Amino acid sequence: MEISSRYNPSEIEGKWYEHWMEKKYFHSTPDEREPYTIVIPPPNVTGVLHMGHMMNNTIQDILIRRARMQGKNACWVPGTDHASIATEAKVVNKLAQQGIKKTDLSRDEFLKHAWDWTHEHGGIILKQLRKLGCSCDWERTSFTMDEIRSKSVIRVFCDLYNKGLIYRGVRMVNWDPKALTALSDEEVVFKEEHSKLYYLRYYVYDDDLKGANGDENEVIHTDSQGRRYAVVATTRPETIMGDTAMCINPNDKKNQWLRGKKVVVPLVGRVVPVIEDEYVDIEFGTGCLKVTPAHDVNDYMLGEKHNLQSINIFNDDATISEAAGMYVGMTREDVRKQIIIDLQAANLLEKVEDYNNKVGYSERTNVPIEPKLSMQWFLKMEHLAKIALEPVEKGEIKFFPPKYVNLYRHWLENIKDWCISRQLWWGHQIPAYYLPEGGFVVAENTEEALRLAKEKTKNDNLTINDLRQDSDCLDTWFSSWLWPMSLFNGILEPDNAEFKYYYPTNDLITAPDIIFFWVARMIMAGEEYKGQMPFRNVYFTGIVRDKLGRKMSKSLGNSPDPIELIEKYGADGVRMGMLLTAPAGNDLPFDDALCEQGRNFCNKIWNALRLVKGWNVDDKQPQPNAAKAAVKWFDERFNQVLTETNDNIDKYRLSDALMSIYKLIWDDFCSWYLEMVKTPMGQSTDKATFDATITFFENLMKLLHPFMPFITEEIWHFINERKDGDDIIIAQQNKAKNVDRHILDSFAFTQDVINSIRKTRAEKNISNKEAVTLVVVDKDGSVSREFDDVIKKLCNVSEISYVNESPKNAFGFLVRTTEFFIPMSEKVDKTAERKKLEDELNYARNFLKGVEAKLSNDKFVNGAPAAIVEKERKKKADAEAKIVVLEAQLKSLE
RNA sequence: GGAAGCUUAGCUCAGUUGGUUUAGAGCGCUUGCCUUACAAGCAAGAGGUCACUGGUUCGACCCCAGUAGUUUCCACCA
Repeated sequence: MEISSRYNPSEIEGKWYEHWMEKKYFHSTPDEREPYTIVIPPPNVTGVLHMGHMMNNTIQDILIRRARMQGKNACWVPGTDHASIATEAKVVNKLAQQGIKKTDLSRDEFLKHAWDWTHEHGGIILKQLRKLGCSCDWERTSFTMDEIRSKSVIRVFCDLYNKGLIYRGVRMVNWDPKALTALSDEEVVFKEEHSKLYYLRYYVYDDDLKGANGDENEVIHTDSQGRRYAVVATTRPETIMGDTAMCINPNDKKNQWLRGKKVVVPLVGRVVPVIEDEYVDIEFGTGCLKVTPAHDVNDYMLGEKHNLQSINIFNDDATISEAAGMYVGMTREDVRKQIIIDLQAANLLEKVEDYNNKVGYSERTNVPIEPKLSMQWFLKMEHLAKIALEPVEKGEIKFFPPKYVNLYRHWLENIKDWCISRQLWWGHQIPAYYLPEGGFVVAENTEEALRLAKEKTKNDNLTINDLRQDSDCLDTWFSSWLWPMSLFNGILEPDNAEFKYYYPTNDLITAPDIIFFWVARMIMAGEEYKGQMPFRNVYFTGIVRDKLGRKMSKSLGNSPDPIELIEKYGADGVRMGMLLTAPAGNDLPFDDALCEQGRNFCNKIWNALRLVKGWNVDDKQPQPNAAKAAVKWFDERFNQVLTETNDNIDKYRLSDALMSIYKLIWDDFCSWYLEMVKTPMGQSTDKATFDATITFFENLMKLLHPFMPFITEEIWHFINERKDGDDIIIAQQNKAKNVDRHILDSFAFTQDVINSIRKTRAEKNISNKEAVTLVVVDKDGSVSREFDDVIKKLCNVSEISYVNESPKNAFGFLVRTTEFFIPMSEKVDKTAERKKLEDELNYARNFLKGVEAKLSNDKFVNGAPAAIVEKERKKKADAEAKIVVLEAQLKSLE
């Protein structure tokens, strides 16, 4: 059968994935083997695969497949996250397109739409992962809102409440006016903005003109009519309707005259007191601060301290409320524009300056956050932070790269209570039930709630209809933090066999931007509920960027579609491209060209297969010396790289591991080994060489399989007869043996010789078709002849002779201290030869000078370790020997 | 405003307790090859003041201090 010279992944990948599924190779159940467990970072249920996922899941699959091939019971649990804000926003959008407003729907009606949406779009992302080759145990696919996970969340909420760690209270929170919900601090991203600083006039009320006592430090503004006013600098003039004080620093000399006065809020006309607090920065603006307790975190604190009134001028959607008394119904953006015009008209705007400041935006909806006072549920973090810090500090959990330990510690040591309630419907509804006469109970279900309610109210006539469940739901991360436990039902049934077997999991692969959202909180939950860390190692991937270093984003349109990439380059090619881009834990500059390299590699392997499959095997034919030597060498070389690769993967240096294998296959196997053993067209191959080659090929494919699963499985089956169930995915990796350095070194010498011959051919324009002879100067017979046949074969050398004297009229080269010559029929250009030798000689002499300087230094000889000194002596001897040879050669050219 | 990391070839990065490194890889580049597995290929080659300055040491890409550039994280300065 003719095999195409191009590897065609699309014909092959689907076939093998189905085969693996049929054989249930991905499925795991507890047994006597050592478990190896990974839980997937659950992607948004309605999301689609992006490059970050590709990166992340490729790494997980490599680790899982490798563990499987090491005889471990590998279990990779997939699933999705309900992503409350993101999904609810999508559903609201979709309904809006159909002309349906969320507010017109009941909670149940809305949830039905949300579930429909989830069923329609949910799981697309998991299907895409199959295209990438991910060997997840799909039978275990879970969802953060399925029954077990939901019940786990509710149980944990009740438990933490009963422990006194969850409380309810009115606090200043981050309000998302688009999603209409509170957010945690972590969900707010600050962006630098070019904005303006507006200087507003606050006239002194009922001015008695006292205080202008002539202190030259004081700065007193007066208008054309002699009325005195203070100037306040603000970036948010639209909030003046909420002003309930003006604040100065008591130590501020320039504003002393304002002490004890009252001022009039511009346009609004409200008379507010001037309060004093050292919080105010004397140097900023004019040293006068407008205080809006309802709309600024710091002002809120001032308000608490000085007992100020708090006026909420915004509706939940950040339009102006009735309470503001003016501009009612306008958006905050429009009000800002309008109020500037009005202030100017009223001559209340002193000046405007350009100003850069940072504004908090909602991570999800990307609208500016409005600080808002509201009733929310909070989780106390002090205790949880403490128990989460320990295992990382002690190294029970290791971070790769370790620099993230600092970041982690800093966050935990400065942690604030976690706002866990969200004013959303899509999520886990908070299991708090309000009583008719006030107060509430917290319970896992309505029956229990009713029981507690009766107990609390001492009213036996209460019914379930008298109780009203809190309408808020929980932050998405309040379910994700249980993920490694809840996946094995470890919250509801902590003693179950699966949980005991699979937990703690081994490796967590995730992006560093969710170290606080997710990683830290999983550790808290694991320690709190199992008394044990959820995973042993955390591998932080970098953020995938484009080749210009920009973050990949929808708006830039610089993110390639992963599925298109797979179609173009094959899943294996893309996986390799991903890994080539992922050197450390830093940013990952992605480039299509890397996938191309992956594809080319597949093609290279494919063509090696074509070569071997094309061989005619003759049982009776003896093994040629060149092939025998090649087999001996490659066996060692494989062993060496196997050891290297294992070491690299153990250190999570996956790119390095893949690169070693890449070079082993391309350079060592294809360019050297196969070239050494392949027979000329029409000749057959001996059995011993053929068998060895097949075994090498199999071993290489096994080593590569975790990285490139599809092509390796295909070749595994192409290269040998396979019984049912003899699949590479479950084949066991070779065990590393001790490396025989001698043969590797000896072959390295041979490679130098071969390279030198090729170089000479290239330089002297000697065609490969033209056979040459090789003369080796070997006075004491110490030069190894082990690979002579290899040299003859690879360089078209017809004969190698060993002599005592350098031949005349020949091109010479030196490998270590051995002289080689290629005799020529025509005249050799002596000047050019001499020049080459002189360059080499200069280099060797300089080198020797350096070594001698070292060795003549007593402090070095006495101070350095004996082994190091010995090495230097050896270098010296080698250099001297080389110089002798070079000088002799130069002489012979005279 | 604080903290951490990074700076090595045209690009992306290795360099693992300071001495086999007058520094390595992949890609790219240059030159020669349609050599019967592969032009998505073969062979050869060029390319670096290891950011800068100083210090420690017999010896520094590696340790220390400072400078510059850069990235990230944290932080309530209106």
